[in-house]
Amino acid sequence: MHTSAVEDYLKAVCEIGRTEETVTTSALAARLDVSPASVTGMVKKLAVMKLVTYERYYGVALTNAGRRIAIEVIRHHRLVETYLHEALGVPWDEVHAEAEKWEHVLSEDVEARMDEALGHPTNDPHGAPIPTPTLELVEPDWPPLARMDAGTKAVVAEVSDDDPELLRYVGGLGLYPGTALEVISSAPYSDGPVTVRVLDGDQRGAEHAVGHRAAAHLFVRDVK
Amino acid sequence: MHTSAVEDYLKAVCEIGRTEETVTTSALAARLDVSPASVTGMVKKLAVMKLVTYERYYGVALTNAGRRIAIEVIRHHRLVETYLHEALGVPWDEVHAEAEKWEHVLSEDVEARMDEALGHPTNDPHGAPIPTPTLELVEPDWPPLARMDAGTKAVVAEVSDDDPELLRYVGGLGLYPGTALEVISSAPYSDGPVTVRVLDGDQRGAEHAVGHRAAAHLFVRDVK
DNA sequence: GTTAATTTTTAGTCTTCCCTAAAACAACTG
DNA sequence: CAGTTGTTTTAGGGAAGACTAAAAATTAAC
Ligand SMILES: [Mn+2]
Ligand SMILES: [Mn+2]
Ligand SMILES: [Mn+2]
Ligand SMILES: [Mn+2]
Repeated sequence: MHTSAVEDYLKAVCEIGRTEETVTTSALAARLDVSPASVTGMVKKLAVMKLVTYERYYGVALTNAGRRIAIEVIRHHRLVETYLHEALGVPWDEVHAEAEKWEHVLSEDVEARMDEALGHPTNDPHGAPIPTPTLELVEPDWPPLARMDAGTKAVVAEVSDDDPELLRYVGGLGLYPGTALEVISSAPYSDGPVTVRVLDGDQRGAEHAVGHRAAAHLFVRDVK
Repeated sequence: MHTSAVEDYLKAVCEIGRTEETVTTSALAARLDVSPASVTGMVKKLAVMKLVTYERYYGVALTNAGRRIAIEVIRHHRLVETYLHEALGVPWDEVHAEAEKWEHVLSEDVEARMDEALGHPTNDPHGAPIPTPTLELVEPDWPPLARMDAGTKAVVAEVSDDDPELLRYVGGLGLYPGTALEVISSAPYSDGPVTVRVLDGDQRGAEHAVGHRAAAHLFVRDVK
């Protein structure tokens, strides 16, 4: 088996690779809250273990073996988040921190039982897709709310899950995955707020000014 | 916070202290599957942290601070075992290994939610008492079945939880905590089997010869 | 009451994962 | 294309937790 440090590194490579072309040492250091020198050291070990390919100054990429482990950990993480939320009522801003620990200790047997108990969910409480048991994962790249024009109707697809305060804020506005909304006004190239009307859920009809930072971490899919 | 190594040591001191007068280095080494030299090193660190008192060649004892941590970990362990068994249907011979890992990562919030979801259970699937939220724990020392005389009627109180094979064997005989039985024949000072009639549960009426090792790890309370 | 066997401790290492400070390198900038 | 800036690597260490081998203390055996 692998240490949880190894699992966290591989997961981070996978997650950064979702948006960035190349995964750099400093991007990993920032995400894992670790010094760049530590990343260099660990990445060299991962390369020896054939879990990543790595060329100095050119970044890191997962091998097939490394990707399998990364997706396994992501499956654990998102399944645990979903289980904590659905079965135990843990609020959506707290599940991430707990899952960050559980993902490393969950057995395959209990993973399967959670999946079964939940009826094989496809998305976690923040809208992110849960990898299949055979470790397939497609992560669509929804545009952030911040980039939508006034007049657009859209549905919340996914919210970044690692900032509890942001999640409480967004939740307070009634903007959960699946919630429909209409963009009232938007200031695309500034850092101003995006005003939306909520069309769904407990805040149905309400109009909210969504701060820029939140709008950048809230992803939507268009509705024709 | 403490490392899981620290938590495991404190738990082991507490558990050995349940039956033994003094907790020796070698007893800890055997239970934790670690060399005696490693135990000496760790125990010195625990003494510096004021979690145990320790005198060379005379063994280890928990301080109040150390006992609190130990019982907290035991509460986590037994609550997780119960939750896995009741809520997810994990068989009673598998819950221990999983709980051994989960006990170190469970937050107080999720602990409370599991407790609530289960209706504040008092005993884990093996019959061991679950410490209260305020960390009170009384562990009665039931006599083992191996020491019961022929003719005695008794109820299964607790079964050792760390040997899956033994649990499968005992479970196959229908002997779960709460099951009533009658001792048909017993060979107290030999290592022969104890023959019992099951008075309860799915094996009601059956007669079984319980092997000596199992009878030594199966604890009962008398019934008048 | 010595000697022998057992238990415990000391001494010296190893591995894993992280750190800081300084040197090396790559990429802009004018 | 020389200088500035930012990134990455090297060099040197540290904390945890474990190990082996050998010394010391305790206990058991003649
Ligand atoms: Mn993690
Ligand atoms: Mn999530
Ligand atoms: Mn443990
Ligand atoms: Mn148990």
